Amino acid sequence: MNEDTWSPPEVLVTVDLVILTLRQQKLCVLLIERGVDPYRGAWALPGGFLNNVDEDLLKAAQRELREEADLEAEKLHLEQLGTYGSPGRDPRGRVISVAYLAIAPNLPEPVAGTDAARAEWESVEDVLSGKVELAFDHHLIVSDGIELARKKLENSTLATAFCREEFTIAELRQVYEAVWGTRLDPRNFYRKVQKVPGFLEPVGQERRGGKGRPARLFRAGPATVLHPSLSRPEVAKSKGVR
Amino acid sequence: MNEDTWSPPEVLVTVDLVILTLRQQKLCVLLIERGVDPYRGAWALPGGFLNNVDEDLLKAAQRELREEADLEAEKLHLEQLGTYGSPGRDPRGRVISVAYLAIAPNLPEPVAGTDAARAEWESVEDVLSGKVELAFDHHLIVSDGIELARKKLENSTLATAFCREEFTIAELRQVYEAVWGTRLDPRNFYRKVQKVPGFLEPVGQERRGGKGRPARLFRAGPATVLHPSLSRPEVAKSKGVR
DNA sequence: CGAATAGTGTCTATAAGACATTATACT
DNA sequence: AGTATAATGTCTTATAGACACTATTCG
Repeated sequence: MNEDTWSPPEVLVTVDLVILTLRQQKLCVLLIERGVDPYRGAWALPGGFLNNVDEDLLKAAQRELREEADLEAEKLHLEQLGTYGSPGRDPRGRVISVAYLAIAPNLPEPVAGTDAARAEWESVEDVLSGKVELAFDHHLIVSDGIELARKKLENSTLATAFCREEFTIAELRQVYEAVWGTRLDPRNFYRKVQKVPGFLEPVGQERRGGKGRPARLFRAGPATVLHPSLSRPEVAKSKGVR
Repeated sequence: MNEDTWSPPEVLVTVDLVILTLRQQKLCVLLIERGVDPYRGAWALPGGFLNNVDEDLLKAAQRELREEADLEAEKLHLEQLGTYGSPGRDPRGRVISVAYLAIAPNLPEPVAGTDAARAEWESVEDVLSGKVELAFDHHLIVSDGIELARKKLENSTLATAFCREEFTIAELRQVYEAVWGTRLDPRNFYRKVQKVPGFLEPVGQERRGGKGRPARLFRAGPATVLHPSLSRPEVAKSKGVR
């Protein structure tokens, strides 16, 4: 490789977000309808180019989160998911996408972003099954993001990021059930999460107004890794995420 | 954002490799001595810029593996580790590095690469402790790579990638001990790995010439995930990797 | 009261870890 | 024989999962 005559190729960099939340106990991902070419009118992940040459990747992800989903990045779990750089993935040229995974508590309504034509929470089931088609290689990115979320639920406290500040153990269990697509025994789950040090902190109050006995409220504890970890039940027995 | 007046910044992309192997039962990482500025003369990870605008990221990683380490990419475990893009990480300008983790069986000698001044297997211990300093943010990349390798040893068959095609269970155990920096009970380990479906396939032969009873030979089975997974002993009791 | 949900207790199967014991090579 | 390493067996304890049972609310 001759350094005098050769110079490295310049590429464009986008940051794309897989933003997951729970709505009516179903796992959903935020999609926007593209307002510009390419793929105008198609559904895609929120995201966009780096703003300028000095913008940090994570900062760019936080900015997109704010601009396209109206979410405050500081409160959210946000972590890098992977980088997608096949030569043909974007018709505009060589565009490499750094994907981030974000987890949000149940949000009221489809947030209208500033850039996108429309924004909508789409059921993950419909995206994975291909019922909803996505632009670029975003289907792959969503799949990878969900797989990462499932893994992280096993051995990190990520699940609490789906909950509001105070939550009941039943709500936490519904997070696991929705993301994993399984049913969990409420009683065993109850004891299991309680005995993980630093996972949950009792808040000393109860949530009334439901149908049965009031449930104790908890908030997220200081731990970030789960020890012991929660084991996901055997998959593919009866139901997957569908 | 006005599409007429604004255009996204162009950046340079490098692919860097964290190549791990075992030498004398110690976990080692391949480093090269940089022959050009910046950081001329410093130790760094093998890697380099994309060759041209149409080169796939994984292909670029495989090419670097061949050029700088003289390793055949096809036989090796190679997976994306993360992308590092802080604005100040490279004095040449905005350079984003996509890092890959590669695992190689015990290799005879420091492989002299074609591009680098020198190439050397360096003990991971010395790199993590800071005894050996690395260019750019490569210390961070190595740390992340080792952490990923440790995690993957728990629930994937990655450990066999450190071994030659045929290996004994004692050799496999030494992989775990070196990467995790722990001691494992040989007898319990023996039974545990045997009962994981698809992990090991008996080859029907034995390796003689050692000191004690000949050990049966195995090769890697078809499984990629470990079920049940191997649990890493409590860390920080007596020894870490140091 | 009855229905519904929260929380506790208990039993069983399985897995993890400590460690004794047997097997088979080499010198 | 003596030593070293491989492979197997056994026991104890911890954990996972099934599920009976009690507790507390609402209508």
